[in-house]
Amino acid sequence: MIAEGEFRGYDEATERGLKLWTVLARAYNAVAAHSRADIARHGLTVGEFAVLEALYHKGPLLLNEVQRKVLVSSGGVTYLMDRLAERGLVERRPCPTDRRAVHAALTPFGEELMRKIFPEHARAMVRAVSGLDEAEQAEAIRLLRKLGLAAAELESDG
Amino acid sequence: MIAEGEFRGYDEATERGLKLWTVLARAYNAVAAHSRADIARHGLTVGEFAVLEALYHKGPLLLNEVQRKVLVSSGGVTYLMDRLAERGLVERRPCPTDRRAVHAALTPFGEELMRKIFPEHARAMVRAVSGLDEAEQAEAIRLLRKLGLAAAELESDG
DNA sequence: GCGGAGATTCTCACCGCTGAGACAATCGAC
DNA sequence: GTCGATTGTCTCAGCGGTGAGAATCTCCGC
Repeated sequence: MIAEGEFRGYDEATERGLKLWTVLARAYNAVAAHSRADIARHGLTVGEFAVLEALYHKGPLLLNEVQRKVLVSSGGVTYLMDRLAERGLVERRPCPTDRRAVHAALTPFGEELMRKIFPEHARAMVRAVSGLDEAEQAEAIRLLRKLGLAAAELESDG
Repeated sequence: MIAEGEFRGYDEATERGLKLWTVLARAYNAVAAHSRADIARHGLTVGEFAVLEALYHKGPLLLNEVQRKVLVSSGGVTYLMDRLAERGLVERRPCPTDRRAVHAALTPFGEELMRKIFPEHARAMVRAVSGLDEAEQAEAIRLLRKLGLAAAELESDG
C-alpha cells in the first residue's frame, strides 16, 4: 500500500526518512508475503496462525492477553477463537478465579498441528530473510529493534 | 498480527531468522501506525492516500500502473478511484490510444490537497523514524533494501 | 481482414477484521 | 455491605478491501 518513493527535491533528512519508511514497508511486505504463503498452505489465515503460535509458545492465555500478543481488536479475538474452536484446534476454558475471564488453550490436536507446521514455517521464514548474511542479520535486528521501540514510544500526534 | 517471539530451543540460525522477522514486523507496525494516524487526520484511508501520493509524484498513470504502485487488487483500484472521484480529488480520463485503458489523474483540487498535506505527512514520517540517527538510517536503508529485494526474488514455494 | 490470445477494467459475492455498545463480573472507596 | 468505575468478553453493523469472472478492446500471425 506504499507507493514506490522518489522523493527528490526535499531536504536530505526528509529524503532519508521517507526512503527509510518506504524500504521498510517494502521489505516487510516482501517477507510477509512468504509468511502468508506458507500459512495459507495449511488453510489458515495470518491471524489464526498468530493465535496458535502465541498459545504454542506461551501456553494457555487469557483472551485479552491473546489480544495484546496478536494485535487484534476485541471482536477480532472472539472471531478468531470461534473459527479455531470450530476446527478443534483451540478451546475456551472459563477462568476459575474471575468469572468474566476466559482462557484460550490449544487442544491436543492443535498442539500436534503446531508441532508439525511451526518448524516448517520457521524454515520458510529463515529462508525469506536469507538475503542478509549472519552479521547483516544481527545488525538489522539491532537497528529494527531500536527503530520500532522509538516509534512505539512517540506520541502519534505532534 | 505477529505474536511476540521467544524462540529459544531452536538452532542459532533459526533463532536469528525468526527474530529478524519479528522485529521487522514490529518496527513496520510501529512506524505504519504513525503513517495511518497522520493520514486519518485528513479523513483518508491508507489506500486512498497511496493512490493520491502516486499520482502526485508521478503524474497521471494508467489504472494498472496505479495498481502495481499501490499494491492493491484490480477491484481495489476501481474501489479506491470511485471513492476519490466522488470526493473530487481524482478523475478518470479515457486513454486516447487504447480504448480499454483509463488514466487516473489528480484534479486541481486533489493536487492542491496533496501540496498541503504531503509535506505534513513527510514530517510525521521523518519523526517516526527519528529513533535512528543519520548513519543508522543510512545503514538500515541499505540492509532493508537488500533484504526486500532478496525476499521478493525468492520463489514463494520451496 | 480474421480470429484467437492477451490486456485492461469493472462487477459482485465474499472475507477478515474493526470498534462502539451491551452485558456481566470485579474492584475499591466509603 | 453498597454502588459507581473498571475490566473482560461478546455482538453486530459496517469497512476496506480480494479475486474470479465478465465485458470490452488490442495485437499479431496468418
